[in-house]
Amino acid sequence: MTETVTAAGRAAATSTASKTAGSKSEQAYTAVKGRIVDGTYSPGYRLVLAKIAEDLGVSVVPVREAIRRLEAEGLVKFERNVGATVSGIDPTEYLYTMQTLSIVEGAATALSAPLIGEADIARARAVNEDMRECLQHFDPVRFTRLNQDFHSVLFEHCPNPHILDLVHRGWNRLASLRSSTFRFVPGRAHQSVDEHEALLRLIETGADADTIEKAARLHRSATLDAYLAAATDQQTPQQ
Amino acid sequence: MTETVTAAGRAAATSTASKTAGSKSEQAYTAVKGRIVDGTYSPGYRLVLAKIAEDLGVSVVPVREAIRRLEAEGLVKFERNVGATVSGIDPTEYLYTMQTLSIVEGAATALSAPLIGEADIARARAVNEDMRECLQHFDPVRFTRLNQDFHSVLFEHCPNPHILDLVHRGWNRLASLRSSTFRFVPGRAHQSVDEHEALLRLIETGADADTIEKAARLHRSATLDAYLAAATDQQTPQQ
DNA sequence: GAGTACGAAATCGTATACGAAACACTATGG
DNA sequence: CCATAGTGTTTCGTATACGATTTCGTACTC
Repeated sequence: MTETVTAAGRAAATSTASKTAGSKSEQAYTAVKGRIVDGTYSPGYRLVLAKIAEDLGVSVVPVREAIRRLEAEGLVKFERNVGATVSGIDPTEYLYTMQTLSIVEGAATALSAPLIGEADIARARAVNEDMRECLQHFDPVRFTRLNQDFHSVLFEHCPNPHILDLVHRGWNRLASLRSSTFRFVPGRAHQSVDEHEALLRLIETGADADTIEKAARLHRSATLDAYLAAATDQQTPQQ
Repeated sequence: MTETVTAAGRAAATSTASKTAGSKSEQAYTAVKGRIVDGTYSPGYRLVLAKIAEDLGVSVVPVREAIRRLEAEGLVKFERNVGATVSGIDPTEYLYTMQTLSIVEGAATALSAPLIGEADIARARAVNEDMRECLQHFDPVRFTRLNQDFHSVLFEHCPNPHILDLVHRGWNRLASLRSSTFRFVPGRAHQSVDEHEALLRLIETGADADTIEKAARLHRSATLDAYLAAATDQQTPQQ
């Protein structure tokens, strides 16, 4: 049972958690964000203020606020007098997101490394073994979730909250895209699990920050490359 | 006259420019952001919604929206039922900001490098020479502005808009902090100009991305170190 | 039949208003 | 003289209302 990570990992979805909890504005923010991330509102979805307001039992003002925040995070696109939509999914966008994430996540992992203890390593390794098992039963959904848990362990100790925040935003954005664009590439998945193990070894042995950063970044780049290759094979459907 | 860069560089303050121009919400956003960046509202400044609304001749609703967006960008801190303040200035915060900026700017510069032409190099070099001159007349204000212009040339061609956006946000955040915490360290300034030249050489000679990224990152780290050293000498005044 | 013009419906944008929470100040008791 | 409770003021939070803008459908013309 390595599921323990799950809750903790995803709970800290955005470290910029304002002390606004409880307000309707905050409630709207959380709700809409959640629906975007979990795919209920998929890219291109039209976010009609009045409709969301009614859904949540609040008025439009707090909903507008929430959407403005989500816009600043890149999850939503806003157009004057037209409305808000969940932001786009084209391959280019995916590439940009992955590239950005590879950079900030690599840095976060490198900064975290010295603070990662044996317990964390054990936890991460257990998650990774679960992932390996997922490959047997072909369970991409669980695999993806575990993958996030694994990486959470790696960067959750990052002492720089700004970087951590960027990583979380990247993951959220990725999650919002994934629902419609992600393709599970079995070959890549196997490789990914191996790379995880290699990363853990590097951290265990106290490799220097540069090495860890580069490894973490390459790990993600490889995923991107696999995606691009797969996307070329089977043409990306336009929404 | 190398001032040409100035306007263009700073104009693209945030590439996430929503197509909302003209709305009062947008107006409020721009106005408040501008005042934070230029130091009119310095860190800790209490942003009273009604007051700002009156100032700008609008009602509070669009102002709230604007402030929410600024919060998501990290320029403002919001607390439920208490209000918004321009976000903090403590040395730790400065460190985090610089560190984050060093990472994203380093990446942006490396990604831009292959797209930087001779004309750009010439422009940047001219700016850098102006900076050198500023050291003669001791003009830190102009020096700082030129410094931004110089770096703008380096990363403005970055093909990844997300990374570019993060860089701009970092600079904005830094600008908002600088007004109250920045200390001009002459020794460091000289070194900085030399590092700029070295960076240009690297780009000119087509050095590989890793080398450029590392150099750009170190350039900023050195500035941070100089700041920290200076801050230790002369105790940082608390606001 | 295609294109344009007009009008109605939907949706956005912002002002105003009022209730709720936090803060500052004063008065009272120890 | 200090601590604390109570009151008043400030400021925030959200609902409601209405004007502005866009969009879509229909009818009319070429």
